[in-house]
Amino acid sequence: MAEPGFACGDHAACIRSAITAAEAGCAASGARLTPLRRRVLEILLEGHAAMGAYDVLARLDAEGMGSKPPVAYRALGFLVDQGLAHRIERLSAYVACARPGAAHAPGFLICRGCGAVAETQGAEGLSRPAAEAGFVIEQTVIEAEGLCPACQEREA
Amino acid sequence: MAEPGFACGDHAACIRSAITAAEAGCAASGARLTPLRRRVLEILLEGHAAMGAYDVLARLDAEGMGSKPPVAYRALGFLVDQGLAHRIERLSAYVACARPGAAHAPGFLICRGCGAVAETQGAEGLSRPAAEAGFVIEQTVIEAEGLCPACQEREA
DNA sequence: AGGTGCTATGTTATAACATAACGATAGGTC
DNA sequence: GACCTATCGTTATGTTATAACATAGCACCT
Repeated sequence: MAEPGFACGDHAACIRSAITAAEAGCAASGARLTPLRRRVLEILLEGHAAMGAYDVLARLDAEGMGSKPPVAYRALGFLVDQGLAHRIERLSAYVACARPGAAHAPGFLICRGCGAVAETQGAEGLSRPAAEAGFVIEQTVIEAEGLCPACQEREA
Repeated sequence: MAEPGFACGDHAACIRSAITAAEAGCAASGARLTPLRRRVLEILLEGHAAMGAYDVLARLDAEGMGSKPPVAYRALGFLVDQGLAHRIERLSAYVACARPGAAHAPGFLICRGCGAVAETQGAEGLSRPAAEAGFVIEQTVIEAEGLCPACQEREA
């Protein structure tokens, strides 16, 4: 998962570094990256795309690690809570975080052509209207749907 | 539905003006604001909150205007297409537009205390990262969850 | 060893959200 | 009237998500 674009130089390396960062982060915070949770993170990283909870579950089931929805939802919830993955509301799907460890309110660029999702630095555009309304922001959902460069060519 | 805050001065007046604006907009674009569609818009306006499709459907059913999911989803889809309502992804719900007629890429402030949803001017924060990635934005989802002023007091 | 408390996982069942597909009906145009 | 198209009604099903309860494993204490 590269940033802020749609390309990833070395996928295997990007997975290894993400897992390493996740282990470090969980060790630091006392959270437990169990085999199941770790495997779900790997599945997201291997998929290199936004995956639905039931897609993840199908992978787990094929590997004998769980077959019922709560198994996938709980592991995904853990990863999201730890900032190791993000939920893409627009797609009802999940992606591995591109910057594990860094505090961030990320935004996402979702290509409707190929389904790729790129993580960007979070937009601050809501800060001003929220302040004017006296609203205290706790979480943000910042997503844009459109076409990535490759799919723009493909359409033209 | 006031803006950008959470208060609405005169609710009945705000409904009337929204319906009037919707009629004008549809007349201008050639879209047909049928009794069903109009009633769904009124339901959203009366609710003065984000409502799930099945909440809307329950209202329609009580009035004998339809009882099957597609009836509600089609009407809501029409309103969203016309810019008369917005879908709140975070809630899988719908709200009447606070600024019908104006072209906009709105953002939303969602109170987790009372469920109120305020529409704000759309954030532009995604423009720069999208441009850097060569990404063409077609639609945006800009939502923040947190606490409105009233619910902040209630928590304190 | 046995008891207690905690976290994580397994399982059942169901809730909640959404759409494909097809037929029926209503309004407009020629 | 004949035709066309948009809307609406209905059936059935697909998809996403969680409540509720049961079990397993580990840490800790006595």
